[in-house]
Amino acid sequence: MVNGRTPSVKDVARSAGVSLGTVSNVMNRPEVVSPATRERVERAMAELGFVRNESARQLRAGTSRTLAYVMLDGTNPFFHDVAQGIELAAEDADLSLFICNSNSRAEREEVHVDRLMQQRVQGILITPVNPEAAYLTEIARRGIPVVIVDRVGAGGVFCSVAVDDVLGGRIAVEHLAEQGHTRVAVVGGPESIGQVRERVQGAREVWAELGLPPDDLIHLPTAALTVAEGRSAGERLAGIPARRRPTAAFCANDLLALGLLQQSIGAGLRVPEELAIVGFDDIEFAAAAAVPLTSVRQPRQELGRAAAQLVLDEATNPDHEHQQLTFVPELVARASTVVRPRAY
Amino acid sequence: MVNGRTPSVKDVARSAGVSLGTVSNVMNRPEVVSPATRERVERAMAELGFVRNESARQLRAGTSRTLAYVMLDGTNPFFHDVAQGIELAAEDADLSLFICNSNSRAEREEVHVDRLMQQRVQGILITPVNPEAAYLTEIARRGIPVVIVDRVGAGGVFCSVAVDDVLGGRIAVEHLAEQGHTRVAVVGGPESIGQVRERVQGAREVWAELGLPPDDLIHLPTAALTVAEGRSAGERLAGIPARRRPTAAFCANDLLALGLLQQSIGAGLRVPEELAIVGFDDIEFAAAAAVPLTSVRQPRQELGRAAAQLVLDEATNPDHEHQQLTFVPELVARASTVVRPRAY
DNA sequence: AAGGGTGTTTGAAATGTTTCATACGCCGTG
DNA sequence: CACGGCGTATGAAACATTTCAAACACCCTT
Repeated sequence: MVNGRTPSVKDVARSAGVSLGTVSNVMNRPEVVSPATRERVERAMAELGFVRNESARQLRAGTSRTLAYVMLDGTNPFFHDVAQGIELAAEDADLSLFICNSNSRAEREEVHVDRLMQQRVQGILITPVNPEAAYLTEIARRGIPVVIVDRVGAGGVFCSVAVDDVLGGRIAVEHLAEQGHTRVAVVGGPESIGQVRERVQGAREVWAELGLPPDDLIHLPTAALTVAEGRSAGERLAGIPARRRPTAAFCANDLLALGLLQQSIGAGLRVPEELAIVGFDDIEFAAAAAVPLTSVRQPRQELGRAAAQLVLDEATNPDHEHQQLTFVPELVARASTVVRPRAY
Repeated sequence: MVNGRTPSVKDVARSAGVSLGTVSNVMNRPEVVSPATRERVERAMAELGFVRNESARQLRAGTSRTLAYVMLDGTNPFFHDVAQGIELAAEDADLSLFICNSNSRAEREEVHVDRLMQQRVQGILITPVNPEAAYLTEIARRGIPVVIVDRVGAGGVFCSVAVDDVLGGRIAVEHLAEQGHTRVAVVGGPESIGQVRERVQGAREVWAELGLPPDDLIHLPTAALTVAEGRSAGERLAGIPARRRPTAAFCANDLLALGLLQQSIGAGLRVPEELAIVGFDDIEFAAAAAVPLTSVRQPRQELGRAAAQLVLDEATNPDHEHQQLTFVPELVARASTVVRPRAY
């Protein structure tokens, strides 16, 4: 420590009796400096407690060492799993990951993105409130690598990584139909969330294809994708007269499904005998529920990892081409829909 | 955009026909510049798509606009709730929050902290693998504000914010004893985790004070604080001969408790009649379980918020004094221990 | 008309790195 | 002994901001 101020390369240089440039070389190209001086410089660094100033490095070098992920909803473990996948890829590339959370608020999201731009992050991964937002395409057009996660980006100005949500909705409802259900609730909302729209759409499509009457696929809208809303949907479900009441429910995500499950069991319903439940995402807590939850699995970590690789490619590869990666969701059948499930 | 390069203040100045300093003033002290020129400069900025370079700002101003939180275990929602609390406080102070995750690995933690030092973050909030780690006190001694979250820091070189874990263990087991249980399992491990040690210690203390035989408080060690380990503990519990088997379990955190709950219900046990369960942390999923979980609540967001305030005080207030804040945990009784719970 | 404010703008220095052309020292070769 | 060549070390420029003393312009007093 030099009189309170944190020491700079200059201090190190003086203390080691070499020039600025040499200190820099020790850090960035150790092979060009002789072992003896390197030794000396390293000792000086340790003695002074030198810590390289990343701002100065970045300013001069023009390149930052961070990636950023702006997630949509911090209360949903799904996004943390995605983040974990990104983190792993970032670690491999020796980059730091900056994680932000918009909490589904568009203005908060924009504040975060704005700051990330100021930091000159290498690339931005984002699960946006609205993937069509003009400011996003604007940023991408300026050459900042942007990858949309869990939605497909508009207009081909950025890469995106997502799961086929329509297909997800299809296999969920197909599974329920296979189990013999002919009155099914679809729980999810608000419609403003693209994922919800598509999952519901998939459900409707396959329902029609199976030749089942549209009125027997009952949409229970929710105000958000939360456990509490799942419970509330459960109450509404219980209010439906028995002969019209669905025998199964497809929830737009696992949080809803867990809420519905809790409410139903609390009300004395047997799951799956009296009410079968399918969730979406396959978060860890889905498998951990008292009645393990059947769910449409998204490859959460893989999603993140792939997104990170795309953003890195865009940042480093001069002839990068934008691509929209689509993963195929997979039904994981557990006790909430089948009495003796195949998978656990 | 100026020939590919992202525009700088210099470009804005030229385009608006003013000097560098004026552009800077528009950004940092708009009140000193006349409305007319401000207008002109702002228009130029918008036209060129100017984005302030945070590295340069920070380098010159010497002060960064970010806080960082290094969390211990990204798979545990508890830490995300803490992070959320920090984020709120950071937002109020107009700072960004950098979130890292050590995943309980000491070397990963150190890599993260090292980078944060290089970034010259205003302060570091951390739930460390080992709060006694020498490198942490080293950093604190250099004057970087460090706050230990969810543990009490060693040696008074930093602030810390935590819940009284011993007390938490006490009220959990006291509650079970009140319900008439005289054989209780304590589920948790590894011992290397300080929180676990103290919670178990609290359980033992109160057990002894109640005059119950030590052998009837049965410690089931686990390798980690996860749902899977909770399940495995459940299997071991089931293996205990009926006349020796505990009628209640206190788990060192909610993930364990959820795993135990799942395993027990799956094995046909009635909860709480045949096995009562208490968790710790009171994460959202505890209340959302099929049998809502009794848990020792930590004020998660409050913990984060308080920690952020301490770090900010240390960063800005010249006569800051280190303090160890201790919050009092609170038992939230739900259906997993009482047939008709008071709280939901 | 000179002087003194006041309000606005300017220009240069400073921040801590990296980079790169240049200089240096030394050895072996011709 | 001079010279090219090689391995190291150097010093200055550059990066994009902020800051601050100084300059400037203008108006109001006296």
